[in-house]
Amino acid sequence: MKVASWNVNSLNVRLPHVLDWLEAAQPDILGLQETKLTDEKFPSEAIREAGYEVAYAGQKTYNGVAVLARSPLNDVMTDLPGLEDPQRRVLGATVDGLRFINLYVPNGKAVGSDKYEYKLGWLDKLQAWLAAELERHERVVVVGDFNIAPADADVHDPEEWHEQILCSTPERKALGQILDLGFTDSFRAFEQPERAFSWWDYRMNNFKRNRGLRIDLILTSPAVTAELRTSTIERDPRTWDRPSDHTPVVAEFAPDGSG
DNA sequence: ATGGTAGGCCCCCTA
Repeated sequence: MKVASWNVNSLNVRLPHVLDWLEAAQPDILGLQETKLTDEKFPSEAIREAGYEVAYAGQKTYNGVAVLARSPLNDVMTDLPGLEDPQRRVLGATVDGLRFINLYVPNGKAVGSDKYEYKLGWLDKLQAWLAAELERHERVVVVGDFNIAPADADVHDPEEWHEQILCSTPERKALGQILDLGFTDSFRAFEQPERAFSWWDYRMNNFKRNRGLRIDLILTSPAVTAELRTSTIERDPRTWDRPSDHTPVVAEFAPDGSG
């Protein structure tokens, strides 16, 4: 099974990229973030024509998440338990017996800001919910734009980003507490090239200079981790015309002796 | 330390 995550920064603008990439990469499940579309404007027809079922939770202008899958999506949920929040950042669904959770973690703006406090509170609620999900499901995959670079190896210039937003110790601790539930950062389960990133700011030619961060992650529960075959960053779509500032991340897994 | 680019919306907000 091949799963993926992509912050598209407006599905309205990026739908052609998504359709092209689905055709080329053939993922079984894809989580999208920052669709920036209300549900009535979601392009479900085009996605179904591409051969995917879809569930979505959107709002006007900001945020918005969707999950595309080859197989039906069941037990869809779109809210973190214990958090009253109009921001559409979560979509969990069960697909072929796999619990697939797609996240758009708050950005946080700047360390110490109101948005930063919201981010840390959100991550706290997320951790509690993921603990409960692990009790209900053996096979869990959590994907998304985490807006946290797990370690300095995931940052183009750790000095420049030291204790800055996306890299601060409290954010990394919050992610660490999620990993401590038993999840694996699938990318780090394999040998990887250095300076491998999933997001590059549009400004200052950051992509050309590979000044990026790895903030888009695929976390696997132990049963899935045991079956992991690959976990990669698909750099190509970031080179396309009018790209998202993020590029897709992918993981593949299969039981021994199959696939 | 600052600002730059992109997207959406209504000229400013978020990232």
